[in-house]
Amino acid sequence: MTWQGLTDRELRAWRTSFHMLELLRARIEQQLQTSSGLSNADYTVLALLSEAPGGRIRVYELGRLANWEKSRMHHQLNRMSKRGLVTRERCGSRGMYAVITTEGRATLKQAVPGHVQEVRRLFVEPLTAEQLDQLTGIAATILDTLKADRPEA
Amino acid sequence: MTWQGLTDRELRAWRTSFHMLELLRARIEQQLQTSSGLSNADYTVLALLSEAPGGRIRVYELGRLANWEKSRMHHQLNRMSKRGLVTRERCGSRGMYAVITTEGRATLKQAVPGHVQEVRRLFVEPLTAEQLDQLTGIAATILDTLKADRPEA
DNA sequence: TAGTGTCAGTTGACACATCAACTCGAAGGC
DNA sequence: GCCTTCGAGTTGATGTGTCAACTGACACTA
Repeated sequence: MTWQGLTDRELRAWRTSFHMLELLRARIEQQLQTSSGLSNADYTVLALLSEAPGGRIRVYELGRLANWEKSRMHHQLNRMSKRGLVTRERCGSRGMYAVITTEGRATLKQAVPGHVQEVRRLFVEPLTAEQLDQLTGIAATILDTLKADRPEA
Repeated sequence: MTWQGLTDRELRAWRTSFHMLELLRARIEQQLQTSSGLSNADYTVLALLSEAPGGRIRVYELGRLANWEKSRMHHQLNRMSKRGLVTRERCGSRGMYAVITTEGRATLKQAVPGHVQEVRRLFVEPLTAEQLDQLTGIAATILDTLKADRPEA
């Protein structure tokens, strides 16, 4: 394998970061799943809806907020509505609302403390305050690059 | 939504970092997919096999190297062997080798430059050398925490 | 030698993500 | 009025990831 174009240091930075993300994501997801039966995707949708007035958001707006493709959101809402976590409501002639149900709110409420605790334990506490700020800066920089590179993202 | 247990700064660090890594991952994957028809998973397997003597690695060892569950590796190798990128060979009575094919090598060789270029463009170049080192340290710290928390990972 | 445990590998079910193609109503121009 | 375009939403196909249950060979031992 030749790695022209990346120094060892750069390659290591990439592989370590990528691997860390994979593991961290899996671990957070696992905790959510076993403690509440929610996936990361479920949690994201419920959190966004619960913060919105009336617990309802237009589906395309929800997709924009979560940065998801519309069909991803559609499939996700399908699965969640089968489980009673959300419902859909017509909005005018062509629009749809996604609405969090009572059961959705209850499930989220039950899931939040453990989730926050896990994020704190695995992500926040191992790092110094300085590292956390550095990381925020780094993430923001790369996000800017990504959005500049393909503005619609 | 109440976020007991996380300060605004910590929450922002978490959300920004998570979002950045998700987007970056998707973008790298997209580039690989459109330029070579490979997924990140395909690429990982091909890269590992191509670096091994004889282009072959025991399946369980491959899983260990990539940090994957055995069934994930199994399904992945199934899909890849259907496409002619790898084959399997018996190893003794109970073992299996995964072996990269000529076609797998060719596909990988063709994919590497664009992939490396994309990693450089989206991940390495936006950051200063100092930031890159900081990030490597941060990722390593979190990885250590994860592995200490559940040693088999 | 039967019983037990272990480990690599396999399988099937299900959830998640992405892509392309499609519907349908609205908006704008002619 | 008619046509085109567009955007929100829907659908199906395919690939990806996880879990639990199973197989089959080996090792250990009572």
